[in-house]
Order: sequence, then structure tokens, then C-alpha cells
Amino acid sequence: MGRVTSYGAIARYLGAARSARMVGWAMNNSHTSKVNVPAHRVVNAAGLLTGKHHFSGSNVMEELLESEGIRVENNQVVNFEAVFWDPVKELGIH
DNA sequence: ATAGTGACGGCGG
DNA sequence: ACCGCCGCCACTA
Repeated sequence: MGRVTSYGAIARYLGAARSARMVGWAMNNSHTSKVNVPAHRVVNAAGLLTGKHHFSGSNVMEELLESEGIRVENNQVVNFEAVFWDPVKELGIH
């Protein structure tokens, strides 16, 4: 079962809890980066697929998430808390 | 060079 | 507990 995380979680892990927008910008910029960034696994704090508009297709993100076993319904991750991946918790508090 | 905006969220009222 | 304002940093017009 795949996991998802939120912009705020990443920001907090980086030590910049209030810079969640920067994370979003990083995702946008990541598409130019050589490194493959699974931006589709990143949603907002509510579990909404806010970034789906930035993908090539309209439902590409949903398909990617569902292919990883994550239920997506109405642009929202179902059972978000269960699939939520907290970097601070999983990778350890820095 | 300045101002506005953006894949968000924290914090105050 | 809920709603609204403001901050964060880089980019674009």
C-alpha cells in the first residue's frame, strides 16, 4: 500500500513549517529536474489533490495514486490518515 | 525594480 | 471549535 504525505509535513521536516508553499513550488520545479519526484503522492493537509491540475492529464494523479492502492474519490484521498506518511515520524525527528 | 501570485498551512481572533 | 488573515520564498508580469 502506497503512502502519501502533505506539503506541510515536508515543510516541517525541513524545519520550515510555514513554508509549505515553497514545497509546492519545489514540486512544480521538480518537473524540470532530472530526478524523478513522486509529486503525485503529495497532497494538501486535507488530502485534496490540489496539484492534479499541474499534471499532463486531468486524472493522471488519481490513476497513479490508485495504482499504488490509494483510494481517491472526488479529488480527495480516502482514508487519508491511514495512508498518510509523516516524514518526521518515519525518518525521525531531525 | 516593484508588486502580485502560488501544488499551503500556521496562528490569531 | 471555527473562520480569517498573514507569512513563507521564489518566480513572473
